[in-house]
Amino acid sequence: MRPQKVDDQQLMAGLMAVLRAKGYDGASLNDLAEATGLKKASLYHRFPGGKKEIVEAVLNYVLDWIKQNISGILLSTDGKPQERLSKTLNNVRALYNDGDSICILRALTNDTGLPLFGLQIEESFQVWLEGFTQLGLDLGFNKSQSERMAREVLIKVQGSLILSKAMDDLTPFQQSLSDIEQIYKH
Amino acid sequence: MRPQKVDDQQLMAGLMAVLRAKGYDGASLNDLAEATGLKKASLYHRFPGGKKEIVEAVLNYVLDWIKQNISGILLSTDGKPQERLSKTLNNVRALYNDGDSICILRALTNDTGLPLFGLQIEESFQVWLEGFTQLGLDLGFNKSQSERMAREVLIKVQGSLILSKAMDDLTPFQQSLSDIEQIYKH
DNA sequence: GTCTATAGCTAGATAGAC
DNA sequence: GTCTATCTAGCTATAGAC
Repeated sequence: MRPQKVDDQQLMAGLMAVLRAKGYDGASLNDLAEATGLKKASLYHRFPGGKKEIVEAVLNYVLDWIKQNISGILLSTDGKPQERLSKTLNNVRALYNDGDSICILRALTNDTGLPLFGLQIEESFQVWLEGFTQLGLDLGFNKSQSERMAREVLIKVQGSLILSKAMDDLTPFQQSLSDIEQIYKH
Repeated sequence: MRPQKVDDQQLMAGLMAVLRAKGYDGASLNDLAEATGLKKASLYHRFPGGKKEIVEAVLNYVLDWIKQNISGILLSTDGKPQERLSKTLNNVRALYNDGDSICILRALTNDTGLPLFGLQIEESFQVWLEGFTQLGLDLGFNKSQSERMAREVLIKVQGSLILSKAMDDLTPFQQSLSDIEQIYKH
């Protein structure tokens, strides 16, 4: 076989960048091809199911990333809980480019994306919530408090990303991440 | 002239429903025509600038709605501040169908919508913020506290809408609106 | 595995009858 | 003011050469 022109890692990065910036309907296969350096027909070779399969693959990649860089850290027992939180929040900052990038889960959470990818989106949010719920428990909060705080984290992250984008000002996002760190201090 | 088949109010309602559900790229002129009961060519008669002008008109309508039902109430001096807050939050619940509807400002806050409508989106958010900032001042909080609380309101609303949609569970939104009421209690 | 070329379709937008 | 009919461009997807 011919060698792959771009490896899976590069491919996913390019596809995700376009999808989270433009959404499902706004991202054309030409956009996706251009961002990855492949031609349309080559994308169909890698993803025979077309755009739908591309998004499914990217969402699997996102879920894996969350498991590795969010919930995986928070569910581990390395170091102190506060250190796990700091590490996780730094990964969140990197994921969203300090508040400048749109969340791909958000970009797909509309009436065109949800019927196609709702289950995958829900799973990613669920895994994220489970990580932060465990953090609350590790810090001595009870179950219902911990679950509530985990929801609050997601709400702050998603809400501040929208506000930062709309106002063209990264401080809401950055402030919100600081606030999250405070929430978990007794 | 011929009579209008649908009045401006109905027209805006139909257009907004499609746009916030599907976003700018996802909403086709056929979708918009079907939702309003007009044909494509008739939409072009009302909005010669096409889809872009349609969205601009809808965003003007949204801004007016926010001025009337959010900031207008919070900037008034009718009744007690807490009553103004309750009334405003009920309007917010109605706007988003208790958490089931997507925010059109959010739906347009991506790399296809922002270059076209960024200024209008920012203005709507700004007006919303000014209303809640005044509420904080009326309740005795200082300026920087009031501004921070106003941002927190928008973050909670936008973030909980996303979480509610993604998890198919309206409680995050409803809980967040209750939380907002608590924030403003001394 | 990647590419060029193209099929088939739907998009946004326009012309012109009524 | 609304409609049917139509244009062109761009879309998703496929065929087949290398």
